[in-house]
Amino acid sequence: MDTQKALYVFREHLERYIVFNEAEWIVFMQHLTFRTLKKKRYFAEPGIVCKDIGFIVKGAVRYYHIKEGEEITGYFSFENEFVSSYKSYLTQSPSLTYIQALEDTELVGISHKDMQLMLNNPMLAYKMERFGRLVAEHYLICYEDRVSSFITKTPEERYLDLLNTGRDILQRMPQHYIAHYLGITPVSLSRIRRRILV
Amino acid sequence: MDTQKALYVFREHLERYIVFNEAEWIVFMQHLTFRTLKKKRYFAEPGIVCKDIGFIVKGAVRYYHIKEGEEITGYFSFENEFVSSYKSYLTQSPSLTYIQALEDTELVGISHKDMQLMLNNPMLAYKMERFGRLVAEHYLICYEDRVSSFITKTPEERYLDLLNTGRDILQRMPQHYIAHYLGITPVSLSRIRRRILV
DNA sequence: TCAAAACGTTAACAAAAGATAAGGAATTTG
DNA sequence: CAAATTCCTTATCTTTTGTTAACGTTTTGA
Repeated sequence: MDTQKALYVFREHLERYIVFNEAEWIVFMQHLTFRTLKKKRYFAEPGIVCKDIGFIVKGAVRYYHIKEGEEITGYFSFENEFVSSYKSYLTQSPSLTYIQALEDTELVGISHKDMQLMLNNPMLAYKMERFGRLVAEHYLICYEDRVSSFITKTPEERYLDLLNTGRDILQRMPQHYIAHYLGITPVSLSRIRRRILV
Repeated sequence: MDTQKALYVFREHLERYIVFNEAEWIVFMQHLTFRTLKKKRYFAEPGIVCKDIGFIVKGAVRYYHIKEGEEITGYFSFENEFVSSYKSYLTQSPSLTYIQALEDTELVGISHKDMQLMLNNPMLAYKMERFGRLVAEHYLICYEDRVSSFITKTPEERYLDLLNTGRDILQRMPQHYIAHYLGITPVSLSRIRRRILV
């Protein structure tokens, strides 16, 4: 996908949050970067400040930690979603997680520095605050649902939920990633699947 | 605590996010309500749209679901924190959880309607967008940490974390609430505590 | 103030999950 | 294309958690 097309797709999806007029869009665009993250390359790494928030035009990433030598995959992002190590990006402190491309992934990025410039640019400030608010609220809601599922549901129930709503994750992610995403081991998920079949 | 004092405390803490000049503050104040929620009364209930976001001046609340006849406490808010059934408030859809006062609790509230009025009032719009963004980002980070603890930590590790950082929760909440907050049963938490002592 | 309810611990047993290892199928990669 | 790696399942055994119930203590509230 070329840069023009990517920017067009981005603008299209952005309109869920804010609509720029042409003059604003031209300035906004100057603060964007377009890049391809090759498969297995990192968008974020522990100990390193995550400088960008990205919008995935094509591809997918996974978020993972390493615990006792093992990779624990906690989250995924796909096309038309944002990706960032949010805490690291928002506070400009070292990331705690890896974010890795699972396929060649094309991203429109906004660096923290450019975001600050736009938040301080009178022409864009209001819409950027609004944009930031709506995106943060969107993810706040996602996380609220997810925390609530850990509190009130068993792993088996979380898997059943995923069967209803997790099309992308189920179809595109290997099962051992999904297991960790649900908070259990791959062996345990395999057993849950067998239990459900009966 | 009287209304004046409560508003003063609120303004003080708000300055973490935004600073109003006097003219703005006077208008902003007109969109606030001050009320006391008696112990055991509800700030939010399942099936009912949560109309307010509250700032707790004094007191504490717990968030809980009912599952198979049992109350599962998932979260708490204390003095100088916000309280809301966020998804319900942000989307004006029915709440999924109860939010109940654990003590007589004094709140400064902003109704969804008043928030919209302020977001559409040119005098306040920019600062309100910014306020909304910063609050949402704050809670986004809290939730990110919490999800990550469910993915990468055992219940015992989550309890040990709480011993380090959860002063308010540990000192003011009964242990069976804490257990559910950690995603386990009260019996299990009691065992973990014994394990740790040895 | 006094009975009822709530709370935390413990015990016993059942159910689920974790750890480890083995084996076969599928996929990757040099 | 062949070797290596990844992936999922299954089995075994251990550990942890869930469930239920009992008991004594503390707190609540009529």
